[in-house]
Amino acid sequence: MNIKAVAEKAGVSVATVSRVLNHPETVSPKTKAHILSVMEELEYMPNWFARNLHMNKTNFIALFVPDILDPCYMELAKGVEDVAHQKKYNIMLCNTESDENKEKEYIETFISRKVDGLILVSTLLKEEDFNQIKKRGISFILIEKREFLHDIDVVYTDYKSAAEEAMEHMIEMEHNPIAMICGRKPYFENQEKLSGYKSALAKASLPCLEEYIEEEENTIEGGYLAAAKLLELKTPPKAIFATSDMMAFGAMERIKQEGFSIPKDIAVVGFDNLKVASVVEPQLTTVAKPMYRMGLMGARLLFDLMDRDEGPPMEAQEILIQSKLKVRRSCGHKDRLKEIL
Amino acid sequence: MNIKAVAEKAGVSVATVSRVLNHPETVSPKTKAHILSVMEELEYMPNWFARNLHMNKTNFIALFVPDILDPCYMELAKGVEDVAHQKKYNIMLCNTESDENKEKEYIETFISRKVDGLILVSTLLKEEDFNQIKKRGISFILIEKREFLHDIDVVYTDYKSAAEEAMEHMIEMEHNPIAMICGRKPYFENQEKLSGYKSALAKASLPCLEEYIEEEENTIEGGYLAAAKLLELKTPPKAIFATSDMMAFGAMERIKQEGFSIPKDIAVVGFDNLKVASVVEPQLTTVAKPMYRMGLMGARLLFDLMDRDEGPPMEAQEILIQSKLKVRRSCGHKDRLKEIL
DNA sequence: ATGAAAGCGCTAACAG
DNA sequence: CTGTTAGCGCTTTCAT
Repeated sequence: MNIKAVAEKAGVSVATVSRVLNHPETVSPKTKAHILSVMEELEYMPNWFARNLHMNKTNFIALFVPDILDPCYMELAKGVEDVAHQKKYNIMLCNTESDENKEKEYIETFISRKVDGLILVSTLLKEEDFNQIKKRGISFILIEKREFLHDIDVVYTDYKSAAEEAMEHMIEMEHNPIAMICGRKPYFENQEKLSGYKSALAKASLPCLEEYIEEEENTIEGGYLAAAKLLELKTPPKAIFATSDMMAFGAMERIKQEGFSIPKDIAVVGFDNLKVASVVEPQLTTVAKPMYRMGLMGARLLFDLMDRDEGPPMEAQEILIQSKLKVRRSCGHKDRLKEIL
Repeated sequence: MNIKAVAEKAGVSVATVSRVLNHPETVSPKTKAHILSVMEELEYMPNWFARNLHMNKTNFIALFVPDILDPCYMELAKGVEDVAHQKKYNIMLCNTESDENKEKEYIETFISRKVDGLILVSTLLKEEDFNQIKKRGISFILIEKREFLHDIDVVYTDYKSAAEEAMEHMIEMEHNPIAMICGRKPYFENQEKLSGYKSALAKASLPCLEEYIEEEENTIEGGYLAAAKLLELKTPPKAIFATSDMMAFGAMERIKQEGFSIPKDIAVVGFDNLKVASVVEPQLTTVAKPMYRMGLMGARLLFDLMDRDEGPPMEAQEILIQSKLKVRRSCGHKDRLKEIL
C-alpha cells in the first residue's frame, strides 16, 4: 500500500495525503478525517526509506560497548535507552569486544546506514578516527575518558581517583602489602585504575613492587589464576585490589581454597558493584560505577549535540560523574581490626 | 556525493557506476578500475535509503528480549549476533521488559522500518498478534515455547522437564519438604518450571502444599523475601528450588542469616547457571540453560526462513535444546548425606 | 486548502 | 560492455 493508492481511493492528490502525515494543520479537518479513514482501511504504512530519502534522518542512534555480557554496560544501555525512547529514537547496540577493527567496521556500517548519532563506550579509536567521523558530519560522544582528546564531548568517571580511594581505604585498614589484579580489557580503564593503585601507594610512602601486580583476563578464572600466583610469593599480599568484581570473586575463591580467611588473612576489594557482590562470602567491598547515570547523561549530551547541529557549534563538554566506594566486609572494619590486634 | 557526480567525473553513465556496485562482473576491468578510483577520490558512499527503496531489504534483524540486564539473554544475543554478523546482518536489540505493550510498540516500529526478520524471546504476544506479523509478510521465529502455537517456528528448551530433573535430584537426596520460589517474569517460563515442580512431587507421591510455593520478583531481594516467609513456616522446608540463580542467591543469604547451614539444614537449587553460581558459598547446584545455542539455532532458523521466503513455504519447525542440571554443593552429595544419616 | 510536477539517489530493464 | 530511461514512494515548491 502506497501513498498513491490512498490518494486515489480518497479522491485527492498524493500531495494532500502527504500533508496529513507531515503538516496536518495545513489541511481542512474534513478531508483530513476522510484521508485518515482511508489510510486505516487500506492499512497504509508510509515507506520509511522513501521518506528518509528526503528527510535524511533515521531516528536511530548507535551504542558501542566493549562487552554485552557485562551487566554494567547493559545498565548504561538502559540509561541511554530511557532517554532515546522518550525522544522517539531507537538504539542499535554494538558489541565491539574491545576489538578496534570490529569497532571501525561497525562504525562504517552504521554511518553508511545513516544513524543520527553515535555513543562510543571505552572506545579504542584514536584522534584521527574521531576526525574522520566528524568529517562525515555525524554527531557522537564518548563515554569513558581518554587522554589527549581535543574538542570531543565525553562523559566519564574518574577511575584513577576511585582506585585511589579504594586503596586509601585498604591502607587505612592497615593491610600491607597490597597487590593488584588488573584486567586486560577495557585497556584504558584498567590503566587508570592501575595508576590510581600506584599513586595511592606513593602517597602513603609504600613501595610499589612489580611482583604484586598481576595482569589477567577480566573473568572469574582470570582472578583465580592471578590470586594463585600472588599466593605463591615468598611474602604473599595481605590485601588484593581487583579491577573488577568478577576477578575479585575468582581471587576470593582461590584465597579460600588455600585456607586463608577473608578479610582476616587477606582483604579483597573489587570494582563494579555487581548485584551479587553483596551475596558472596564475605560481602565484597567494591567501587560502584555510575553506569546508568553515565548512559543517561551521555544520551542527553548527544541529543543536545544533534539538536544544536543546525545552530552554532557549541564547545565540547566533559562531564564527570563520581564513582563511589561501597564498604562491606571483605576488607574488614577498622574497629573489628583494632579488636583483633 | 551521489552516483551522478561520480558518473560525470568518470565520464560514464550512472548505470555503469551502479553496475560496479551491484554487478561488478558485468563491467570491463579498466572502466571498473577507473570508476572505483573516482569513487575513492570523491569519498563516495551509496545512499542506503535510495538503495533500499529498490531492494526492499535492510540486512537488519530485530531481537526482542525481556531483560537486557540478565546475562542469560545477552548470551543468547551473542549466539544470534555470531550468525548474523557472518551473514552481514546487523541486530537491533529491544528490551521489552516483559511488557506486552512495549513489545507491540517496538514491533510496529521495526516492521515499519523494514527489518528483514524478528526473533522474539519469551514473548507475551498471542496468536492473533503473530497472524498480524505474518500478514505483513515478515519472517519471524520464537525462542521459548508457548502452548497452542500453530505453524510457528520456535526453538526452545523444556523448562518443565528441566525443573523435574532438578526436583528429582533433590528428592533423591532425601530433602523433604521441598519449597519453591517462583519468579514473576518471564511468566510462561516460570509457569513451566512450576508445573515441573508439581509433577515431580506427584511422581514421587509427595504432597504439594500451597504454603511452600512463594511467588516473588526475580531478583536477589525477591529470593530473600520469599525465603524469609518460608522459614517462618511451622515446618520450614528442608530444600528450596528457585526459578533463577538470582533468587537462589537471595534465599541463601536469608537462610544463612537465620543460622541455618546449606545444604545440611536446607538445600538450595537454582536455575540459570550464572557465572557466579560457582563462586557463592556453597557453590550452587543449578540448571544450565543453553542460551548461546538457542540464539545460534534461532538465528539460523530465521535465516533459513528468510531465504526460503521466495521459495515454497516450509513447514514450521520446533527445535528443542536440552537444559542440563549442574550438580554442585548447595544440594548436598548423596554419599555425604548417607554418611550423615 | 489543494493539485501538478519536480526531484531525492539509486536500480534495472531495454536498447544498442 | 555501456548508455538511456523509467520508476521506487515520498516530500515539497509553486501554482491555483
